[in-house]
Amino acid sequence: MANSDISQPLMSANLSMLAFQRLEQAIMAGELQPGERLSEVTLAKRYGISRGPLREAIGRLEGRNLVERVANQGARVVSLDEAQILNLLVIRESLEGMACRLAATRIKPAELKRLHGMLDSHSRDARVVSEKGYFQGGGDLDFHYRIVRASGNERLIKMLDEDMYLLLRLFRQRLSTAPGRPAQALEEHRVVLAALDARDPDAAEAAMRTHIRNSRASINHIVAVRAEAEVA
Amino acid sequence: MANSDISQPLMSANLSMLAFQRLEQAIMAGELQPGERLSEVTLAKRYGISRGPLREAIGRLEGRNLVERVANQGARVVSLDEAQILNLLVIRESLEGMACRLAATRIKPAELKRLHGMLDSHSRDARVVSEKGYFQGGGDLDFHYRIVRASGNERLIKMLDEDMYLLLRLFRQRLSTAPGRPAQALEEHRVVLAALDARDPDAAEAAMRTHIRNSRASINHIVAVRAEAEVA
DNA sequence: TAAGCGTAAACTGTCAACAATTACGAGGGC
DNA sequence: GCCCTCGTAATTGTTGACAGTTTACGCTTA
Repeated sequence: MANSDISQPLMSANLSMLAFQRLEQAIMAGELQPGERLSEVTLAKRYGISRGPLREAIGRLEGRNLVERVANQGARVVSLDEAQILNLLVIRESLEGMACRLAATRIKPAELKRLHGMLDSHSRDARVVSEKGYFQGGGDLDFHYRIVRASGNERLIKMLDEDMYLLLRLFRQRLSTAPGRPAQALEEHRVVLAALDARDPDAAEAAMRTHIRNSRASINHIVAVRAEAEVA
Repeated sequence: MANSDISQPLMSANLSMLAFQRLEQAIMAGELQPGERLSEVTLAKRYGISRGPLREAIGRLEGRNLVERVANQGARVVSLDEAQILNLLVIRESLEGMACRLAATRIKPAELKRLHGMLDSHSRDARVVSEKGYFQGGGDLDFHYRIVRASGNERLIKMLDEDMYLLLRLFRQRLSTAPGRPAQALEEHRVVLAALDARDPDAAEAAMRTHIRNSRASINHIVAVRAEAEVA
């Protein structure tokens, strides 16, 4: 996954950090499911630490929007409903559009070449051809991740990488793919990359925003259809 | 200030929340200056609580990006350099542009009326006329805050209100105002409001982004001039 | 049988003591 | 005189115990 970077300087040394990483991992792996309660004593016992560092780890997860806490009632893994996911995607359109704009002027030729290679590989990927799993497999987020990195805005990178993508990966099973969407997404990726090739900020932002907006519309459509089915 | 909302249901009940609020207040009031170290024992003694809740409060402040923590070395109030502030303003342009777009279709007539009143009052404000303090006084952020609220995207509101504006207020003394900028800013506000009146999402987003971009350019210019002066 | 009350168990919130790490300063060697 | 080393003090990290709150279960009663 794209996250296997060297950005984190192998930090640990303190138990709360280790617990934080373990918990994040557990949540992302589905070991702790959305809505599930996080019992302090249970988790502390499981990880072999006391409740102090564990509480701190949970607090940090709360800051990352991965858990929600209620006073005297404990913490639960976040469980976003469809409306919240759509809200999230609106923010993503905005932020990634800007990231792509910045990348248009700052991205290095070598990185452009790499993106071309990535899309070529995607087009040969069976998951795209078979119309499923392009998003689930992470190939989509990988492409976005690299462009975001090229924006050079450290805080923007952090917001998208550590908050946005984490939540999207967590709920990607809910972000089911409409038929034909993977192939179209790949095509939209090519438009984005062409704008980056041309070093055109306006076109780059527009292409990225269109891409994400289409993706959101696809999800929105599926949600609407599902809701209608439930009424019937 | 705009933050005196009812969103927080009078929560406290636990000391860590109280400590968090007190610390946030202290930082925003300049009682704890950027870069200053936060000693756990000192603060715990001052607030009459033990280090446990205080540590949690500091952790929460870290999540809000108001303090930075180094392992075994304590927490410090954040101290952003000019580049980081500019990075922040780029993100702000993106997010608020989107918020303004959403507000264009969702804002209620009563709220529009209120914004008109706000700008009229600003135009009579001596601080605008005297070319200083429009930003420092909070009048500028108030206008932005109300539009963001009208976007209806809860997460977007939270990001801007609880993270972005907090940091901008904290560093507003560094965001010095160029001569003539307040009057121009007020004029740009009118353009934004006109777009909202017209219920035109594209124009609304464009106007807001132009406004924030101009504001950023003004700051960037001041920073550049100051840097040049230091070399000489 | 169902609703209401009371008690007990489980959990989160809080604390003070202990351990580990870091920073500072004195002392000695080059 | 400068730099390195070692020891002490201060600070953060961690722990287990205690206090307060919530939840769940069982009992009583209509």
